[in-house]
Amino acid sequence: MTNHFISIGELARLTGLSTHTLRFYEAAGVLKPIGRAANGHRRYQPNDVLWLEFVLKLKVTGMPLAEIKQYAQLRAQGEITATARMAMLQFHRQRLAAKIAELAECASALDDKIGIYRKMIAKAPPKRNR
Amino acid sequence: MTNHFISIGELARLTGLSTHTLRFYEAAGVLKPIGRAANGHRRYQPNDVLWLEFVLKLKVTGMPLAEIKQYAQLRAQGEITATARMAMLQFHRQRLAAKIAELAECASALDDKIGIYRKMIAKAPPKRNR
DNA sequence: TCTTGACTTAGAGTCAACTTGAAGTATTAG
DNA sequence: CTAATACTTCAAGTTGACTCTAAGTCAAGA
Repeated sequence: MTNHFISIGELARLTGLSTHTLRFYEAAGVLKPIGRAANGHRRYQPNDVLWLEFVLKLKVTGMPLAEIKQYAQLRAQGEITATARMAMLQFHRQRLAAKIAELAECASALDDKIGIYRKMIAKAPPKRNR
Repeated sequence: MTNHFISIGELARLTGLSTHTLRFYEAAGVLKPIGRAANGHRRYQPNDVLWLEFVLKLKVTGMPLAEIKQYAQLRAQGEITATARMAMLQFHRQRLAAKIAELAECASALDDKIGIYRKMIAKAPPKRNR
């Protein structure tokens, strides 16, 4: 029988987060209170893992924890908040699109600069006989 | 005669940075020591402005100040360091490409999620008679 | 029995990159 | 003369997101 519940240590290994951070997220309201085993240890369910993975996606795309927490709270209130949650995601999606566009612009500026260096170095080789 | 030199206040307005930050960058070695007017006030030359603009591009793409400073120091040493500088830019460019790719992946995950909400809301409209 | 992994509360420390404030001086435009 | 703008040094405060330490308890497995 595979167990569908994992410990905090296992989840830490799985996600690369520390157990500290996992408890910190729970205390911060990003993760809802996690179910416990008889001994009081946290038992994360598949659902919790999926949610955390989504949270990490929000994080790497630059959503601040406070906002993630707000989204989490809406989620905890059930389907009624679907519209509000979608609005939050759409807002974030736009912000993200803007950021990606900005990065792409900078990337091409970088490419230009690198091209200039390439030419400069081709003309005046840094180390060569004659 | 248009003046090619601008004051710290003007540059602050131009870039959206504070004068504090501009002096901070200079002290941190990101900007080389800026030329002074007779009264000791900083006079930024067009070149300084261009360099600052490039620095800001490095910044928004996530290069840490310490690394920017290092690049600035190479630059100050002249053409000899062209290869080293190009290497730094190429390294950063790769890092940036990875980041952009990661963001794009997350963006499509977000789109999926938004799509799910859209269907959910279409099925069970949030506010509607009957 | 001892190690491992977990639990709790409470608080301090870290890091980057500013940001603010104080305190005093100097120059220039109106 | 006064207001605006700038200069200096030095130090303390802020923000976000952890990260770590302490101090003590508990329970299951080899």
